[in-house]
Amino acid sequence: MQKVMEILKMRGLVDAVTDPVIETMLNDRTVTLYAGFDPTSDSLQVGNLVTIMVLSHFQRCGHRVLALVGGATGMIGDPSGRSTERNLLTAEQVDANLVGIRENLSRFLDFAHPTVPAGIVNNHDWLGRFTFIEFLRDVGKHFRMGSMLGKESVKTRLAGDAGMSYAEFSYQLLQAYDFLHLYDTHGCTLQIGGSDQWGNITAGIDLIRKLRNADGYGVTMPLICDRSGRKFGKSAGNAIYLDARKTSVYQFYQFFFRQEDADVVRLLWIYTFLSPETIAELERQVHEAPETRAAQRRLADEVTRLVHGESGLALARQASQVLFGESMDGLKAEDLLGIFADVASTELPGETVRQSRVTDLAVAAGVCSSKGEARRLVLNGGLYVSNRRVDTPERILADADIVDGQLVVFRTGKRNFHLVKVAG
RNA sequence: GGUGGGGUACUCAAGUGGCCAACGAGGGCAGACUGUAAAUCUGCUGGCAAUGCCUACCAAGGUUCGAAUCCUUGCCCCACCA
Repeated sequence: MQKVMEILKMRGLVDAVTDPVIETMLNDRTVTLYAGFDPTSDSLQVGNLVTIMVLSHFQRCGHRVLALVGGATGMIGDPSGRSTERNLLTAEQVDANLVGIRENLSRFLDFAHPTVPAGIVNNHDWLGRFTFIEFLRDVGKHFRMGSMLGKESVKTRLAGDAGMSYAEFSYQLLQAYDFLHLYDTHGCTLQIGGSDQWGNITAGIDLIRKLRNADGYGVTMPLICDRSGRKFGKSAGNAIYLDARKTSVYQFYQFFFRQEDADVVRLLWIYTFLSPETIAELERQVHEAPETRAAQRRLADEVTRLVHGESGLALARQASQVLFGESMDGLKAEDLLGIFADVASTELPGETVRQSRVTDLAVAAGVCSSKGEARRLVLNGGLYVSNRRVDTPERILADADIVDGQLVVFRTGKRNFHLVKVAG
């Protein structure tokens, strides 16, 4: 049996463990473990990918992994790591999000594994059965105010001026019960999660000890931040999603490609299954020839392949080559469509496109959100048509700007492309 | 329920009758430099038929020539007390 904790520690994926005995336990026998995923969006993000990678390491090392989607807990909202209360999701939103998340997860975990197939469970299946009174009697009775108030997530919220609602305060009971339930039904004895989950995990361990007189364990992973301390893959609302419909494969590839030197090696450890030798070699290249971006390229390749498959990777690479290579003069609309298959595009009727003002067209295509914004963009020199800068807001779209009479290629900034397909 | 403090743009936060589409900071977008890096510097950051107009400072009314700013009512948040 491969030593999973050794691997995780080497890769910088362990933040803390509830009990050092976990390591030998995992080396000796198959353990069933779980990690939870919140249905706060209809797709997982690169932040969640860390958890998925860890689950995957566990499975590769012969352990049985369960992914829990929070159909019930998502209705309440986890206060951990949040300074303010989140807006409640409607039942419909949660349901819709669950569909997307299951879809994501199903592509990373091996559900057909011959000895340790992965599983997905939804805590609404068991938490949803309780009435309030039953829950208080059966679960709430076993929680002491002292330990609940002692949780970091509770303390910081009460100390701040945002406060905390009773619903959020109760969240830890729900997650604790999840662990107990999975212990009972699946023999699950280990929960993993981000470092902000420590309090929730220990709450579950305590509950199992009290009610079953048995031991549960927890392993937390570090929160992945970039060098400037921002949550990785979450630049103010623009999260990088695993679903190609939300973050195109090209954007996804570019996100990893653009990582800075100071972060890239750590990211290779975390987000790829590359061997220590390979990573060491890439690290050497970062020092000796940073301008080749070999490590970034490899990171982008590996993660894109993992998430979007070989065909997705091919597409992203091809698009990147063209966009950052030579000019696009001489390319046919057909070629462009192939290359940009994955880039955001909008279809507009011919009469809207031809002879229109470039700024107006940019708004119509959704490149800019208002005419004022389009104007500003042009004045700053940040809008391009066919990779040529638009120099005045009054510029009218010439027929020559429409490739083969059917395609307009917009670009904003250095690397954001948007296609307008001319219909009819 | 009582007392006190609050609700301003993406966030924090100034402004307390006209000079306010609203200081400042962060974030974001764009430009220069560069290696599709970092750091740094610069511009922009409510909408529009654009030297003007419209919509906006929790909501609805009111006072005023004029309100984010004053008054009334309502809603919401926080703290302490009961």
